[in-house]
Amino acid sequence: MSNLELPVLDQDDAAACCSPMVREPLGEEAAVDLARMFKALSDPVRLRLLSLIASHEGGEACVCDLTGPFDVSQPTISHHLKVLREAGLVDSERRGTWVYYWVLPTALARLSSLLQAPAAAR
Amino acid sequence: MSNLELPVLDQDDAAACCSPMVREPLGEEAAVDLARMFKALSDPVRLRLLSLIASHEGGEACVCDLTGPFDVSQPTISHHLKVLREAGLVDSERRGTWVYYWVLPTALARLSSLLQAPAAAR
DNA sequence: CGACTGTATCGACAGCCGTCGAATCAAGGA
DNA sequence: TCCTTGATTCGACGGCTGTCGATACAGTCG
Repeated sequence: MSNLELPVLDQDDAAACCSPMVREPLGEEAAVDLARMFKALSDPVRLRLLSLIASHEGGEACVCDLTGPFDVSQPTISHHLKVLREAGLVDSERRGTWVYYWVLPTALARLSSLLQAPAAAR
Repeated sequence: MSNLELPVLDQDDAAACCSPMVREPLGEEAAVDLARMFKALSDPVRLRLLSLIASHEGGEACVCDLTGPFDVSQPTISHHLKVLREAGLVDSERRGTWVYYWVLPTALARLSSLLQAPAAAR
């Protein structure tokens, strides 16, 4: 079958959390909350950072692995990582000299299920 | 033919278009393009507008249906609709006196599949 | 035509955001 | 202890963004 045994989060579980926004109008506070997360994704550098972290071996990456691929300064990278962390999309931990970042899959799944387009609707 | 060709789209097709960003690092231009769409979603008013349009009966809504639920002025709503349209998330058409907006499901599906998270195995 | 309603554009303004270099903090090694 | 490397914080600056009121445009109806 076409399904790789790659561990992809069960889409139904994710949908159980937040049904697609195309189904019913978003509440006011929910919109504020979600907009905060989308804003964290609204910068090319942050999108690539998130992608780099998630696809890094072990699912986590040291900051030192993240500064290389970009044309911006290291403080700027640090700033973007902070934005992603405060949006609840990643978390980090210091281990000795280095600081490691990893993606919080639940947050991504929440946004993903929210954006699910109307299937064979109506 | 039934011009009511509802853009029904298969979730698998959408996934075939853009594999999750947690699988492999995002390219630079792809990140710029995607960030533009996420930026359009990074405002609470626009999120609610999108949700209102998509969940409206018939899958489309007149601007006159959209100004009521918000505390902002009509020009501001018009501005947000323009942002959504230029991001490729909605399209619009004038019919007589009124202008109707509808969601482009392919765009939402693209973002949704991009954000599909890996299982929270760790 | 002229008045009226619905929608978009314009110009302005305040606040936010991405970026930088400099300074600071944290940990490890001589 | 001092020096070095990794990472964050600070302060500043230019540009972008959300909002408004005023104005302009598009149709419809008398």
